[in-house]
Amino acid sequence: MSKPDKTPAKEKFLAFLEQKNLRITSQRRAIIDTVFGTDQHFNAEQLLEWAREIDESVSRATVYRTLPLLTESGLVHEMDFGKDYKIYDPNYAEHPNHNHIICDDCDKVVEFESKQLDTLEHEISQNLGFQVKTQQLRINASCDEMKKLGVCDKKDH
Amino acid sequence: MSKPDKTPAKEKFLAFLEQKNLRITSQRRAIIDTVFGTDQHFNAEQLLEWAREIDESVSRATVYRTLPLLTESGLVHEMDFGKDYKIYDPNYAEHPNHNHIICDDCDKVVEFESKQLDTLEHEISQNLGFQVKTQQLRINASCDEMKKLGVCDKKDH
DNA sequence: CCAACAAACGAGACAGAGTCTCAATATCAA
DNA sequence: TTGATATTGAGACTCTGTCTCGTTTGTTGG
Repeated sequence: MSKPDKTPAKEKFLAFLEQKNLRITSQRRAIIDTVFGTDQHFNAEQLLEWAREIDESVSRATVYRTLPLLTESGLVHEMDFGKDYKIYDPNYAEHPNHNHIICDDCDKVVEFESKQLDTLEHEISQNLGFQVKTQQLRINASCDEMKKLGVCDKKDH
Repeated sequence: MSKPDKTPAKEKFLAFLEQKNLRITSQRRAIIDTVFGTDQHFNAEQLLEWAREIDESVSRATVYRTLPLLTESGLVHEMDFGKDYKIYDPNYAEHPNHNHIICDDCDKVVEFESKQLDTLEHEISQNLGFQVKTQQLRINASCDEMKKLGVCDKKDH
C-alpha cells in the first residue's frame, strides 16, 4: 500500500521549488500532498477535487499552474493520450520510460518496462536518423484472462 | 506522387456506406475525395478546409460526423496524440500497425513498421494477460542528422 | 515585528476541439 | 413523383485548458 520511500519525492519537489525561488503556499502544499500521497494515475480534474479535500481554496487555475512544475521537476510524468486520457503519474521518478496497456473493457491502466523494447526503439530511430527524446507506447487491449483472476475490475456504466 | 492503387480506397468506402444503408451526399463526396486524394496526415480542421475547396457547403459538423465513419471502415486511421495531435492517416489500409516518430524541431512525422516491434509488444502483453487490440507508439525525437540531408524541413514560426 | 515587493492567488472571461439539437433539405426506393 | 427518413448547417453547448486582472500572501530586509 504505502511504499517505504514515498515521502522523499515530496521533499525533492519542495527543494525544486526553493531552488527556483518559488513560494510554498498552502494551495501548493495541498496539491503536493495529494500528488505524492497516491500511487494512482490522475487527471487535472481529479487532482483538483482531491486537493480541495485538503484545502478548499485550491482553484482550477492553480492546479493547472502547478502541474507543469511537477512535470518539469521530473517527479511526475504527463501522458497525453488525447481526449479524456491526459493523465499524470506520480511514480515517474521510480519507473521512468514505462509503457502502458489500457484495458478497453475496464479502463484499467497497467504499466510495464522493457529494456528490450527500449533498445529496439532506439535502434530503429537511429537507423532512420533520429535521436529519441521521449517515447510513449500505449497498447489498447482486452484482459479477459485477468478477469477470471479478479484483476480486471469491470465497471458498470 | 500518385500511387497506382489510390482510387480503390474511395470505392471501398462508397461500398461501405452502401452496405450500411448510408446516403452518398455531395458533402460526403467532397470529404471522401479530399481524404482519398491525399497522402498526407491531416486533422479535422484541415479536412474541413480542404473539403470546402471542393464543396463550400461542407460544415464542421459534417466533417466530425464523417470522420468516425472513415475510421470505422478501417480505411483511415485515427491517431490521438493529445492536444494538437489528433491526426488522421488516409493510408492506413496499406500500412496498418505503423508507428510514428515526431521531430520536435520541425514537427515532421515519419512512419515506420517493424515486425520485430509488433511481435515484442504482443509477447509482453500476453505475458501480462492481455490481448492486444490496437497499439500506438509515438517517439518524440530530434532529427539533426536528417537536417543535413534536407529531409527535415525546419519551419519558421 | 513590520513593511514592502513580487509571487501567487481565485474568479471568471476566453479559446479551441468536439458534440448535440433542431428545423430545413436532400437522397433514394418505390 | 413522392414520401419516409437520413443528412444537413447553424449555432448552442461542453469540456479541457489558458489568460487576465485585481487581490492576497510569502518572503526578505530592516
